[in-house]
Amino acid sequence: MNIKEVAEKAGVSITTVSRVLNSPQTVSKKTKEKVLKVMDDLNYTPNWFARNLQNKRTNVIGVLVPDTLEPSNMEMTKGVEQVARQKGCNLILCNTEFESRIESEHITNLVERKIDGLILTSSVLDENQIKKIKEKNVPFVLVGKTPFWKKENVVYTDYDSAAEEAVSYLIEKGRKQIAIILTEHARIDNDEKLAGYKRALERHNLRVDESFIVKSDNTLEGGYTATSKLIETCSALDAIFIATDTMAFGALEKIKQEGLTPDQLAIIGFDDLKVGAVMEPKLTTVTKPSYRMGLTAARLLFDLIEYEGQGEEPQAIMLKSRLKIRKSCGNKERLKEIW
Amino acid sequence: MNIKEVAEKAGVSITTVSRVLNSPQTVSKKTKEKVLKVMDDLNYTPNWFARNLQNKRTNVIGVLVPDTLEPSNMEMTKGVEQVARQKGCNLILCNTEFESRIESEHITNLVERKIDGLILTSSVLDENQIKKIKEKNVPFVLVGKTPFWKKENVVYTDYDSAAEEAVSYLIEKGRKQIAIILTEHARIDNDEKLAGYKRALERHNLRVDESFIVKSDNTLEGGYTATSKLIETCSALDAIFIATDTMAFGALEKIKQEGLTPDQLAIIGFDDLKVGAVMEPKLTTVTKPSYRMGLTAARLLFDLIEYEGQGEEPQAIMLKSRLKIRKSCGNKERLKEIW
DNA sequence: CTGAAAGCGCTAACAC
DNA sequence: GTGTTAGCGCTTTCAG
Repeated sequence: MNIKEVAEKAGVSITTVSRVLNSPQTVSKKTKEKVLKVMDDLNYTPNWFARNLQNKRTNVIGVLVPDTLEPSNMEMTKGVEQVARQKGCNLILCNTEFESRIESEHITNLVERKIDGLILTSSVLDENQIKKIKEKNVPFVLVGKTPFWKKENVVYTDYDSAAEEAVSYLIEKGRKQIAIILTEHARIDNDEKLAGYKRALERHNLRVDESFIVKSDNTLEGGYTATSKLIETCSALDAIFIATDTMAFGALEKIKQEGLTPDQLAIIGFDDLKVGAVMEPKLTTVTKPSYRMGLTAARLLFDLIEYEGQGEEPQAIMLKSRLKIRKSCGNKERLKEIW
Repeated sequence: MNIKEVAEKAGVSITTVSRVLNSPQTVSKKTKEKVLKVMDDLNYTPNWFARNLQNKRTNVIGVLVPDTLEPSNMEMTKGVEQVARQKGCNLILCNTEFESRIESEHITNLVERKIDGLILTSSVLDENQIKKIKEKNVPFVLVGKTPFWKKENVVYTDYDSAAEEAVSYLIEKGRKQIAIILTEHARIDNDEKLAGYKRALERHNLRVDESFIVKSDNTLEGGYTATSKLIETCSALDAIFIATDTMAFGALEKIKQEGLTPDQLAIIGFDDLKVGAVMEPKLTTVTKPSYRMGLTAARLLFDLIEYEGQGEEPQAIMLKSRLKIRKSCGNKERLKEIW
């Protein structure tokens, strides 16, 4: 059933039907009602493809994340969705698995579908691939830095200074032998967390010991085994800064099994997953503004979409992360916050 | 830039260009190469709308879930994605927030976009709304029962017998005063979990006490406060069966604060979130096959899409949930499984 | 306020 | 192997 059928049954031209759909004010009340009734009777839905053939916005935006099972990704996505809903847009969500080939395939695909814009989270594209998107004139916003973030619109958080703050806190509480567990992905956040860690040590005149820097799988098991390894190799170890809460939870498990207390081995995680508040001991962690990053990125994207071709300078928006102190780092004070 | 331009630059007809795109075998190697080169030079992307105007499949399927932040929803979605990727399909993901109005809006929207099929998770549509989708001839599969599940294609799990198993286990271990905490949504899984709970009690000749049945927000805090309330009102309480792990984690927190042990108050959750394995005590829970439900639902959906109009009988596929015993229910045996 | 007709970019008969 | 041409369902001038 198409516009023609509706027009015939209603005894008007297809133009009129089209107008009822697109600019109802220009149609007389009577004809409008007649047409609407026929549409309803026939359960008519305009064909989206025919409509969009004349080069309009599709009201779909693509959101790429490494892994939809990571809560912080989905919080970010919810922020995007929040804005998108207001704008009447749908999201196509794709997992990139941190692989630039998969990411690239998804983008090609989405560009073909003429999405209005693109949110690229933890992108691993190279400069060439970025250039290709640009040639297609598809507005995009990066969430999280990439090697080329300075030239693009990007929303990110200060992993380095947050890490520095966390590690400095440990040092100031008297910890001397502080290890760091990173994830295995070669991504900027790893580099930045490591840089912050090193900076904190150096600022306090502590030596950076390469054997204190380990990488592991971003899972409970990964955190568990990395912690086991560290405990085995470094007898004097008294704190670990861990790049993700998930791994930190695994670390807490190991520590519990070893009978160690936060006084002996302090743990700080990163991400502020809700469940950290019910761990034993409650996990000290770094709160990352995932949801707000999503909101912000989406707003920026819609600005780009709506004022297309204005050729503004790319913006880099930084939202701060901050340390959330609970018991796992050896803190003794009674904290009001339960969750 | 369109097919015509490519054709001109390559010195062939648009048909030939089209064929290079759609049935490359039928074009001579030489022309094909020539055309491909021009496409590449011009950075040409075929117009998806023009292509789909001819009523073909769009290779997009819609996935509706109540909340993308719930891990089990995303596991399910990953199962769907797994199958979809093999089929070259993208997912449009929408949050319904358990609201039938929102769900309905999304569906209308997706149907307009001519998605190939629909996965409806924990749907709250009424019979009328279901009928409307059917009129549009969009194949769909339900994940989780709805009031009308018997007439539709559905993939679900046996909440009732799983709940019965869990509660029976508690009874057989000597618990007498067993409460249940449900979520606040009026959904079939709540009803089924409650039914299983009651059945277990009745089978063991225990009385069902209405004050032992409470509903709460599906959050850590929700579990925490519901547990507080139960502890206050029922002095003899010795076990709680909780409808979601998230609430169960909140319950564990409360119990820890009260200084209660699993011997005194046993807890069993539902969902088998990974972090349950690092709680103190480790959470006994019910494993729900979310990922497999997604896989199965997607396969069923693609069967419907590919053999459209065969008018087969709707299928109802049940995937079993099962109890996973850890320490929080007072179990004393040493279990091999760490995670 | 309404209608006729020319496309939008592509596919698929049908010819050659 | 390749080209011609008639649509797909809709929007949008341009006339009336």
